[in-house]
Amino acid sequence: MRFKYELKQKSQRNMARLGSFVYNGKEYETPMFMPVGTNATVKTLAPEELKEIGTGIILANTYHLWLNPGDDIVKRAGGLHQFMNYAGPILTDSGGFQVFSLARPKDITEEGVHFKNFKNGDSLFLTPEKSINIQMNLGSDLVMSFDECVKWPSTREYIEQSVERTLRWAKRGKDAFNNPEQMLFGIVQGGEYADLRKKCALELVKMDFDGYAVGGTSVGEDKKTMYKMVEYATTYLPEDKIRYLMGVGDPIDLIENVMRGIDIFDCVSPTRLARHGHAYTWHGKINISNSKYKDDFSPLDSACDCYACKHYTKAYIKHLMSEKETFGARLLSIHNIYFLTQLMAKIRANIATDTLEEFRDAFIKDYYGDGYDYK
RNA sequence: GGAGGGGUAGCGAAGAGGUCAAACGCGGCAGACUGUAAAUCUGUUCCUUCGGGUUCUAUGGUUCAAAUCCAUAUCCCUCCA
Repeated sequence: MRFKYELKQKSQRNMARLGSFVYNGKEYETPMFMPVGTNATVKTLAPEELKEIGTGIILANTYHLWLNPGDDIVKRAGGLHQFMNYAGPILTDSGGFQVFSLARPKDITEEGVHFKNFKNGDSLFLTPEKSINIQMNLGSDLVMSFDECVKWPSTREYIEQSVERTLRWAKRGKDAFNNPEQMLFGIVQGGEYADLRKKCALELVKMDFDGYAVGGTSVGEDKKTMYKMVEYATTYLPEDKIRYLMGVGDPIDLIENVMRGIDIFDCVSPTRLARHGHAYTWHGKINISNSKYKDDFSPLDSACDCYACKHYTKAYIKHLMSEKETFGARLLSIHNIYFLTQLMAKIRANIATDTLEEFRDAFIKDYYGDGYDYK
């Protein structure tokens, strides 16, 4: 294993935790936000820019890299780190989310999942073993079990049998996994059902994974339901293992789920929103394309000291986005990832003083204004 | 000077008597986006006190009815001299 998670401090008031790990001689602290780089690149950003922003782990995707350029190519390149020139830790998703986003119910079988390559119509078949093998070829540091991210809403009956299958898939993946340099994660599913989440978590813990993820959230359910789903799972996870909430990145969701025991998060939001012209600010999200910014010569957020805010104005970035200049998306990506990274730093500081609940209340007041219902 | 073709909403471009306030694309304005088929998708885009009112280069005409037909003017393009 290239790193080991260490639990440093626990809140006395909720499930929040401070932790850390050392990778490649550098210490990283959790809770942490992980930017997504599906195709072995965090869209529009160079690794040096991520380093300057201060991110830690980044994500890449098994499904996408399997198809292009092919995990054999990445392996021949010397692995994902070499291939994309990224020295920090890399987590690969298993393709489980593509079961949710790309496959139809009838494509999902006990053996694996059938996909159609939308680019050329090729029939594809991904199994738990194949997903693990691809991830071993990619050489990521954190490997995810192949799971089914269940659609919302689904019947309890469907979720029940899907959880059983995801557990069998987790076991099959674990049996196929044999690289001691990498960490293998089990993924807790179970929809909105407390007993299913509990059972799934406990069964995975029996299999003894290196880390645990909570999946199947942020698929359309409301926030309160999502928070419950997470708590149903984290309650039964071992304290000495790192916990990952998959696909969650709304600022308020980061805070709420840290309070429910999550250590690492990933989300496409900061980069996708950036490409669509949106910027997080401490006073809420803004759409820089709005015409009211055409002569606004202030930074995206006056309280931000990211590269974009230190050197560029809203008017300039609005102009870049209006003209579809890629530099605009890059500046917004830098800003948005920096914002979430700073948010996580504030979260960690408030865990240290055990004041996360007060921080959440203050954050919500500034970000959403009055009238946001969250309790 | 001769022969043709053409001027349609911010732009490009359909429409060739009524179902036309006028397809479609771009641009504009706004919205959505949570393990990225996502630099994508959705709505909207003459004016309006939401009853209606003004449009298809201009003017005049034909017709119950004209962006569509006729006449004149005007501007643009192509070819021939």
